[in-house]
Amino acid sequence: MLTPERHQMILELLKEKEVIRIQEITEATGASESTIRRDLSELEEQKLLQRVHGGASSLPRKMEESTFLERAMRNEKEKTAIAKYAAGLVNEHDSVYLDAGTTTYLMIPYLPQDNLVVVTNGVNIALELLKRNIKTILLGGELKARTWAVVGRDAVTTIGQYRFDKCFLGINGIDAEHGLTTPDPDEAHVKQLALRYSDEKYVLADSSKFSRITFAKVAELDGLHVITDEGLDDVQREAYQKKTKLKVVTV
Amino acid sequence: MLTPERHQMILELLKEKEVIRIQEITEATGASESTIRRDLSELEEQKLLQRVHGGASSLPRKMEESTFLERAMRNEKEKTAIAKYAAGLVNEHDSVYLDAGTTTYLMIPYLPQDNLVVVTNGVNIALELLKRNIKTILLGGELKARTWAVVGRDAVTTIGQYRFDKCFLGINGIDAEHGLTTPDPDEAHVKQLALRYSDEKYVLADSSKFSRITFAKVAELDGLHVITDEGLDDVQREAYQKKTKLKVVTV
DNA sequence: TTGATTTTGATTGAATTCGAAAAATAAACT
DNA sequence: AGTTTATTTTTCGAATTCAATCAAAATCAA
Repeated sequence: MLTPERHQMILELLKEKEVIRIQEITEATGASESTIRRDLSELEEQKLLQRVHGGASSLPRKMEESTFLERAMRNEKEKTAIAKYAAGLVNEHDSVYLDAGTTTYLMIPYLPQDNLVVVTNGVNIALELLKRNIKTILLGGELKARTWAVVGRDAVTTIGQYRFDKCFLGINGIDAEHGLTTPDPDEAHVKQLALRYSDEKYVLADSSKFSRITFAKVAELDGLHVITDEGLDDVQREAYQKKTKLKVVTV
Repeated sequence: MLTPERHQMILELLKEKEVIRIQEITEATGASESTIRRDLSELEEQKLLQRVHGGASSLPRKMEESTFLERAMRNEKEKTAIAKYAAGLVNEHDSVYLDAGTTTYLMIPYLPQDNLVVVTNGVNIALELLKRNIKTILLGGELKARTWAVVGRDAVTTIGQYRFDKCFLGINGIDAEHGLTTPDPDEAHVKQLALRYSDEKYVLADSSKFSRITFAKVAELDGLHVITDEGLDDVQREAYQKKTKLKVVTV
């Protein structure tokens, strides 16, 4: 294993764990303790991490991505598993709607690259798609500071111009009785239209979202594919399976 | 196998692997270790890769801002001066259109914060406005990779929903006879509409843009305010002053 | 063809990286 | 405080990798 590979791996580990001890790195890389210590010194020199007694910790990140990636961190393992599965459902020549949100954001690395058109209302999602050279159409409208989502009259008008093979929605609350709910009525409206104009409708919801109800109703559960992780108990699982096509992915 | 073939092959391998060891290259090319070392030295010289102990690694390309800030760097002093002056023209309670582009991007820090609505087709501009908590409306449409600008049918539809007190356009070419021109016809179309729907029309063009003509025509010069720097000679200055309201800012 | 130039592959001593052990330092405990 | 344990730094030899050199092969110019 070459030095830059090790460095990369160490930084990857730090992204997930915030702090890491030397032993974990030696096990992951197969290199000796001495080598890892040297690596850590170099990386600290380059200001890419902070050494601490027993290992290293990641530097306090600056404003930039924090709003986004921080939220993505909650249940990241589960969300990544869900996102990976969802992205696997996308084929070449599909036209796809990707809702603004963290779980849908995580789908991007796993999407097929060619002959794909993606429509989205998430600005960060659009930029990430662009990096992968995927044809991207962004909805118009007012930009929400908290979510970097485009909503409002223009978004509604623009989305009406398209029809989708598949849409993928993140959601704040999913409940057997009250269906899908989200805190912002404007965002709810856009989600509704995405569902209406889409052939196959997928909802990505890690298990923490279940039996939660928020302000604005998006849709009933009928006819939806819901992708979630293993955190649901059997009773819940059965209840939702009656209403939707539930897919449980393993982390 | 000829030298350029080998070089090409090495770069191809690096695209896929991020890092590569010498042995892998010798196996793939059939050339000797010495030859590969010479190749790597040359390629490093040309800044096409980074040598590391045991092999080579691809250069850390900084996707993020590079496209933008790099271009912003050209004539940065002049552009900033122009942007600062232009931003001073914006009052509270205005509704403003900010065209995608580097000079308009530089206006953002100097805009008034309150009771302002900004419409833009530049994704990076929208994000920057958001950081300043300025109410932002983003046009919809297809996203251009090079400029991070939204263009196309949806952009045209969306912009038609608004009327502006002032619009600020960046431009690639400005010429006394051929007017404003820009390389991309789609972007030209959006600029045309911004001008049509705007009361006061401002064009931001540092002096390098003068007497330059590119592919797609945007508009004639009549009725435009042009803001530029001191780099214009007296003859040019007089010529343009006949056609437009020319404002020269000092750096 | 001949001689000059360039490219290539092998060899060698120097430099580097790595792992392990020893010495030094810091934390934890009695 | 004094002892023990854990962690870090330093040191050193072995293994690998590197740069330089040189001769053979291929290419080029007349």
